[in-house]
Amino acid sequence: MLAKTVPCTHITGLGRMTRVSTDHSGPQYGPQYSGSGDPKRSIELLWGIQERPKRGPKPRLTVERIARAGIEVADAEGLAALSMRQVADRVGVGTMSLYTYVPGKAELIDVMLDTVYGELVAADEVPGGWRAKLEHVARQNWALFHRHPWTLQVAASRPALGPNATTKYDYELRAVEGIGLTDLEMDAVVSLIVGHAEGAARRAVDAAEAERRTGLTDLQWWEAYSPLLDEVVDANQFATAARVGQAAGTAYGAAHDFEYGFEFGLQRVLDGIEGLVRGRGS
Amino acid sequence: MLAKTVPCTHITGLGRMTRVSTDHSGPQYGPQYSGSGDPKRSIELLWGIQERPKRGPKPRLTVERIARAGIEVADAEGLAALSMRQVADRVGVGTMSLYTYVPGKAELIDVMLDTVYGELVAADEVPGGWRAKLEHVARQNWALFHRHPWTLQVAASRPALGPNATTKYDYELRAVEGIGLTDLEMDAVVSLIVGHAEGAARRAVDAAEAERRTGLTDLQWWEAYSPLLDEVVDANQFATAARVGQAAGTAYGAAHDFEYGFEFGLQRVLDGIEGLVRGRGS
DNA sequence: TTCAACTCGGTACAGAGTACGGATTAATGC
DNA sequence: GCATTAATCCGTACTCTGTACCGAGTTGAA
Repeated sequence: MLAKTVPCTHITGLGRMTRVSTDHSGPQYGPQYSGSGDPKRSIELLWGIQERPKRGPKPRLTVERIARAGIEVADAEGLAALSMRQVADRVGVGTMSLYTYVPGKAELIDVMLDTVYGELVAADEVPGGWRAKLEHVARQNWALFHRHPWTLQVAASRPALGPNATTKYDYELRAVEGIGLTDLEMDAVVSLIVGHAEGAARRAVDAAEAERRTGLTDLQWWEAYSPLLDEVVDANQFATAARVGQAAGTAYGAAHDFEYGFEFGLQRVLDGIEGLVRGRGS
Repeated sequence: MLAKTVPCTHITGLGRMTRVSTDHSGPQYGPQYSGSGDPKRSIELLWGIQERPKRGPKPRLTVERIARAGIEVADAEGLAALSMRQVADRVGVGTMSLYTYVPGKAELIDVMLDTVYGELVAADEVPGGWRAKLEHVARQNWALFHRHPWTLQVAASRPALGPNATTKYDYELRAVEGIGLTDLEMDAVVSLIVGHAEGAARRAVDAAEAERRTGLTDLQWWEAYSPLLDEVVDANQFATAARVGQAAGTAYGAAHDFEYGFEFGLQRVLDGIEGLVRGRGS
């Protein structure tokens, strides 16, 4: 019953999937939300239930293939460029044909998300104690966010709990199993670690995206921007910001070194957790 | 020269602001980016340079008024609902008139951002040491993100460094001034604290937004969702996730208690920083 | 053979950002 | 006083979005 790999391998034939509750009827601008549609449909999609229907022509596509096309588009051009038309073009089909397989764009993104979670192979036992395991979790997430930056733009509350998302959560929790924390603390610790990776990756990815968009590196941008700022601002007013900003700029050769920020923060967070664990352990 | 309060009080008359480099010519779907346009124009906008032109009819609006209208819309209905048409309606003017004051939507959002930063009054000296000050910084940001959830959706790399953003950064850095950290570490520490507040707030705000959108609380949603999941998933496969998820659910009466997560993480992060500071101080 | 179920996809619609250009208004130069 | 010039204001139009709707083609079962 449980597909540990990529879901939706053989989900087709859901018929014309009409929405049950269209509470936001217009087109969906702005950020993409997760888990908007009918829960039952979403679960069937993610977990690959729903057998092939008997009648009708054989489907040319699968949900998985559509999701992979979507991931390719989003990886290459960002979530903003992910349109149903673009995905349809890529799989060589009319735009509206996608709606045979997927109720809408939101659900497609849900499937895309769970699919990329499938990349975290959960190299099951990382040697070492909880600290090494949590470090591994953090770096895994950091890397995933870099491989698929668009995941940062998907609001992940009420996540579509597909097989891979569930596997991921379970795996992350097991890093802090049996070290004296309560269940609530375990959840909070994992949340803290993943949250740090997410935040740090968000900064890095935003910067890379800005560079792609403008053709200027952070440093180049700053060199163009800061003299203009100097004409306007009295640096003495912001002595600390000016000093620290300059120090960071010259040290990194850019406005920020995001990897340093990630690693620095990670060690501080782990240190903080260590204090808690020691208190429980003894 | 330096406006410490809300900028743009008297910026008008920038003429028809034609874009210099329209490298993304179409309409701007998806997430909103900060700092996209001409740096010079942006700085003038944010810092309130540019005197009233002599010729021509008296302007009926100010950039500040437009920005405040935009903030009202975004606060009430989210960044997705923030359209130029809506803002224009609210200030009682034709849509295209806004483009007399602001080069485009991206720059409007920049001004909106710096305006809300102006709410952080920087109650200058918080009693206590660096830890109390950093706690204050974290809670200030946490509260700001809750008052203006849309700020979380604005990619903030290459921030439009307006007067209030600069004041905020400077203030936050001064919390860890003179305690033995290098400039780089100061920046990293502030970044870590603000990043944690941002990440925690993001989860809370996403959940609130999901509730508004669907009319279901997290708990109600979970009660509808989880039995469907049970039909499909073998709980033994995900023993840890199932146990912890259930514990968190029953303890909070919801899938997560975000305030707890924020405070828990904040203390861990501060503990981690404390270790670093102690190492330097002695 | 008939028919119901299914896939495929063309057309249409509302709503987004904003380029363009015309109408109106006000201050300056003669 | 009058023409000139620089602003403000804004209606129209264009492209791109997600997707509702419906007709056409395809297949397995009765």
